[in-house]
Amino acid sequence: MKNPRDGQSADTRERILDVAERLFMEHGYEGASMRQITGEASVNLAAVNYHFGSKEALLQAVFRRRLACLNEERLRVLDRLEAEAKGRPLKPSQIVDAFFGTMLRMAQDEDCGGQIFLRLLGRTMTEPAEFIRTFLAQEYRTVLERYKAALFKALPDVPHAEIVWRFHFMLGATSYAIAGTDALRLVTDWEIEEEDAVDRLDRLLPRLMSFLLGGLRAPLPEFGVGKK
Amino acid sequence: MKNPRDGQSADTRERILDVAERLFMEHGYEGASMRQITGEASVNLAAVNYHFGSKEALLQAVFRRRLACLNEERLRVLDRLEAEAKGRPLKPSQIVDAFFGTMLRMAQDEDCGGQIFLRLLGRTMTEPAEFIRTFLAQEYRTVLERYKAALFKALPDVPHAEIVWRFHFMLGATSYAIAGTDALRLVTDWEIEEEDAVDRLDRLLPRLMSFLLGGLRAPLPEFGVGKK
DNA sequence: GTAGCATTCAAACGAACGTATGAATAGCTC
DNA sequence: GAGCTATTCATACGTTCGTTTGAATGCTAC
Repeated sequence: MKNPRDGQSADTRERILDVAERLFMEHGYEGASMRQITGEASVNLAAVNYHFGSKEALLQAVFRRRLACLNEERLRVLDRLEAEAKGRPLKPSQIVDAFFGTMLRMAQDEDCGGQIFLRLLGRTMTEPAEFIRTFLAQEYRTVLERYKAALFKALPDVPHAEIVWRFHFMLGATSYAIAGTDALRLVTDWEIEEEDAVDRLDRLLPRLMSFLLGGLRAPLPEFGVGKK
Repeated sequence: MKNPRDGQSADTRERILDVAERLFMEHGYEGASMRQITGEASVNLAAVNYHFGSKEALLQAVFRRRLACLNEERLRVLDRLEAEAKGRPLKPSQIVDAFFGTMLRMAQDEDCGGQIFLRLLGRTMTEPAEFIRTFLAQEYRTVLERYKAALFKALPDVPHAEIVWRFHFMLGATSYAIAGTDALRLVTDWEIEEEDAVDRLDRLLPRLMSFLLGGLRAPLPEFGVGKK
């Protein structure tokens, strides 16, 4: 086995990635220590540096493992939709579902990450560490360009700046929704407890889609003309 | 001067709070070190523990200083609106503006925090540290109860669970919008550069309000009946 | 069986962390 | 100006951090 990514080490690598994914989600990048990660993964402390090189590289590996899968699927779905449309603009609902729906449906597929990664993703987009944001921006670049273009085409009467802002709002609403079933406790305390966890995720998608589409298609804002 | 909060120490306290506010925003709670904070504030390392007791207490002091101001204003505005309505339900747009608009307008008032605190607030709601979320939930409890109740009354046909979810979505969209003029770079790269920073904040409120209201008033989701 | 390689392991490194201590300094009252 | 208190300061403490090292281990191939 010449390739270090094969063989018996695969167990170790995967176990580290799984635990790191969960602990980064629970405690953040700085809050999750190497000793905690290697401890819960039952591997030696030095294993991370051996297999990945550094803590930064570990985080990137955690993300790449899932994001590759997710963003390729997003591009495939958009390709297919645009092929079917034969040059005509897509419906906004199709685009929003292709982007956000694909992500939430991915959470049901344990091979592709599951809920843990989804919550990690939601949390991480606001992580303060510089290298994380740069890394994510880079990983997302292609997908975002394509989806932005699709939205521009689907909403020809809406200024591009407005679409970008609303895309941003949609990202925020979604990140929050998935990052914090915890943070939701801040706003609910009990209100939703009756639904079990499975139902909650099943129903999150339609709920979110309604909200996002309502926001995306809302009347354009009127900037106060008297100002400045 | 018997009270440690008066006298010449006020300078030190305030300087620490100002710097801590900014550094917590830039690097997060764990990422901002005491030495960095005291260094940039030009005070002794021990000053924080003398004036506040601990790093946790410092963070709470940073938030309390601004949140008190913000949430009291939110309650005042809601009180006034409800008094004027004389028992009739408020309009959703009034409630959303009273909650989110008050916050964004506060950012223009430098006495009450300014943009730095606003961005800190946006970032912090997803901070992983347990004590932070507990603290914030506690600080927000009263205000959220009041606003939820107002929304329930304003939208009598919408199930409470849906309103709570949409409140959550609105919080997420707003946090993102203000947390990251940085994170926006992830989605824009250049698209919005033509607007200077002042205009951007002026125009954020109408943009956000349109989006939030569109989402809040969107048609209710239909949960797939075939599912489970 | 031994050479070569990938992997694991225990142990240690230096740096940075939050916190604590006790002496020095400044401002006020009497 | 003596005495008191509030504040500042330099310094050190004990931990924990991410990373490194060099020896041990297991596997494969010849």
